[in-house]
Amino acid sequence: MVSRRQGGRAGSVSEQILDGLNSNQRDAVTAIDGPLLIVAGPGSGKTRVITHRIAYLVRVVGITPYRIAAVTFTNKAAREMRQRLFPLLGQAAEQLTASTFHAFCANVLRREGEHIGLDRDFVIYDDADQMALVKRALIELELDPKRFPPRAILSGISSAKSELLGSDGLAHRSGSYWDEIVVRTYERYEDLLRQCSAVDFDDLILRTYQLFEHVPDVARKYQERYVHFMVDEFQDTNIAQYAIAKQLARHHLNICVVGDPDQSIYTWRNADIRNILSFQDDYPKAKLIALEENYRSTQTILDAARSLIASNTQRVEKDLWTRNGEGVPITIAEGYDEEEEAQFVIREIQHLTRNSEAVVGRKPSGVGLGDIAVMYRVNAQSRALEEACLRYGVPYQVVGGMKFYQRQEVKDIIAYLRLIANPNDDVSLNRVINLPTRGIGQRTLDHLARIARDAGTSQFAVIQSLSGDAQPGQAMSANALSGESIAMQSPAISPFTARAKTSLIAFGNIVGGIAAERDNMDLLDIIDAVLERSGYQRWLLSQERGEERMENIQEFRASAREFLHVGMEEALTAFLESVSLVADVDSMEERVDAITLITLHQAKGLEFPVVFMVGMEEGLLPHSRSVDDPTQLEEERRLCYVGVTRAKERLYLLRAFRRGFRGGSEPGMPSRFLLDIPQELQAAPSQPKRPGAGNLGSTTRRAKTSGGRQTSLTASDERRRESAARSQHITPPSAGARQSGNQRVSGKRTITQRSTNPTPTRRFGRAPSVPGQRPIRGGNTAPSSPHLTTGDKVMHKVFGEGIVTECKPTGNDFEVTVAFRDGAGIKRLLLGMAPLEKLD
DNA sequence: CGAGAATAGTTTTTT
DNA sequence: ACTATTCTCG
Repeated sequence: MVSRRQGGRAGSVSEQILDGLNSNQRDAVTAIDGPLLIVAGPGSGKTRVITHRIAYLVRVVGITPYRIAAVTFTNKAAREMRQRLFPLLGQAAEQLTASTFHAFCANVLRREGEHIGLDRDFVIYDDADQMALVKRALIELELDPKRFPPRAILSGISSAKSELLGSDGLAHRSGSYWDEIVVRTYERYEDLLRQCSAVDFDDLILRTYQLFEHVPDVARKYQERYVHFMVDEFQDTNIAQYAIAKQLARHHLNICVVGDPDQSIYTWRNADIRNILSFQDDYPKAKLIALEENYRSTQTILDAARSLIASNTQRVEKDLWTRNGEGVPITIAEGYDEEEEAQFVIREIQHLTRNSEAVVGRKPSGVGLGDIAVMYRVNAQSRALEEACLRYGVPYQVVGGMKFYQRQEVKDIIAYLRLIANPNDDVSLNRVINLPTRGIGQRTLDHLARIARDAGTSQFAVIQSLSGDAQPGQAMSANALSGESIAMQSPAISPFTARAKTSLIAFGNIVGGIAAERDNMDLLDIIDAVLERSGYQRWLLSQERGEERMENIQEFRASAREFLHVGMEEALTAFLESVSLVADVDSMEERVDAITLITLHQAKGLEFPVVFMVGMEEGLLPHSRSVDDPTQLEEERRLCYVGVTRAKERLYLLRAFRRGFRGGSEPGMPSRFLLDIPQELQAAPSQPKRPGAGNLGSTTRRAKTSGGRQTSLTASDERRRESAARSQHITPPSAGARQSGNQRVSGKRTITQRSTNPTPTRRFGRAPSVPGQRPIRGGNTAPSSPHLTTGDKVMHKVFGEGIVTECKPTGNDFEVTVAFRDGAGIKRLLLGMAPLEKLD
């Protein structure tokens, strides 16, 4: 499009900002007055629109970035937004409020929380801390945690909070016995939180809402400040978050929300798609703009995505299209098990990156490792992939998984730090009070808890009071103890044994001592003092893999450096807060030299030229916990849709015939979602006649042609056996790189190594002399089954005569490997299902 | 009280 | 398989 000068400086700036945007995108950028709802399909340039919109507001409309807030769902998105604004706004971009809802609220509460009785030094409790508190609440209420699983109670509390319901609110709304229990626990849980000067994740939102509601002056301050308020990933907001957005937009009414209902994958975390509908009710004059042109994917991928999502009934119609070319077909394949599935991935990657023809591709690809992602439903699936990567020398990075800050040793140190910052934090206290062991056992702890509860103080305050003379406050920050109640309780404190008492006092002195000197120490000093004086370091080093775990702590310590420039007063608090609010995905680096292993959830918002989706099986995707509920099933489908739409050029949908599960291994059926991928978009099996081809999309294909989708879902055992048999011939990749370049690409603390000991796979270790060769599965002689054993001659209804070469128990069945005569080849069969007869 | 063994429950996704 | 809690013994 030829740009036409409108004359004047503003015009040219405006043109510059609007340049290269399509007409809907332009509308979205320039519709700056009043509420606006942007429905943005995947790859529709959403982020571009948001950043350009902000640039437009600043440079054309003349609004200072200080008066604009953009709330996102992840820290990464926030950072990215700011980064992309730099070229457009320069240094001014820093004035912009761009953060997650949680970080934004934490900020507000840190500043204004005292208006609603929040302690200045409040800590933010994560999931594990919350659980600890719920458990304690249950104990105090004498409720059986077996009958009332803390997890379930907590989720009840959490969902109440995300709908702005306090315990009283919840009490009004519900009636069942279960609800009654939740309400009672909720009440006690809140007491405990208050006692600990802590807030949980949901509180960040809820209490900010309450603050704005109850303290109009504060609300007004923010309402007036933010002339424009934008919410990204609107489909992921919960009721409470949306309520805050509304509060903040009350004055200027310039609220712009961007989302895609089809990518709503967080309803389990109380995200509520109804917000999108409510928006139009709440702001009847809201403009609606849909971004439907996709700039990311090939036509083929987009067609697949569209067919997939079309099966959902609960959706807002939206039609994606692209000018991109047709591209290459989608590959659907099956491996025998997750190991083979992973091998398939590796082999394909080797083909692609070798810049030669891919198995199904037509043109040289020029794909780099950084262009490739393997996506899965659950983190556990990464293991097989990691092992394959290690074995065949493919560098990889795992996003998420066991998070750095969740590692035990790191959490321990964090707990010490928290306790120093906030002595009311009973949860942290309980975590470290006997770590390393100081002779403080369960009895003592019970006692301590009881006394603290009766006295209405923190446990730390009780400990402090034990050393009679070292009493009020000089050691601790002011809120540590409310002196009198302890004084009154003093007589009752005695039942501690002399030994326990000594230990408690010793512990109190360690923590109290550091807290007292806090002002003279920087963050690193504090951490060192903890490691040293608590004896933690010495203890850890004496433990199993202590060195390694100590390294994690050193890494954690190093991450504290960022906060050294902050004043000593706030450094600790600021550091702890960032630890609570920053997730690992946020700092995922884009690497060009490694493939990315990532869950489907975490992949939202990303894109890769090549995407492998593994585990396309019933029970995994859709997940078994979702199959009974149509609503949840639709969410699973959206999750699948998110995965598919991450791919720019190549998409692989893989599954395994059987998959390891909690030790055992079970056969699975192809995901129903595969049936939604039209056949004409799929790659034809490359060499249909020979079994080595490795493309097993044929199972579904055949299923599809031979009858309706339901029939194919219940694909007969026969068919599954066939495909299993065929897939075993997937030729293993050559272990090209082998050892070299085979390191985990951890580097950053945030890129998680799954297991703390990066031992190579067992198989690899056992046969180091032939690293390239994959040892034959179960080479040892298997135990004999009820009626078949190695060497037996058998007859199969379809495959004919053969000889049993292996027979091993799997779960409650036996897996028999049979070498058939007459070209049927070697097949693995399940004894219980296969029509096998023993001959002779 | 503490350490190791036995046992139960668990994991879908995470700001 | 893996962890977290409970049990048992020294």
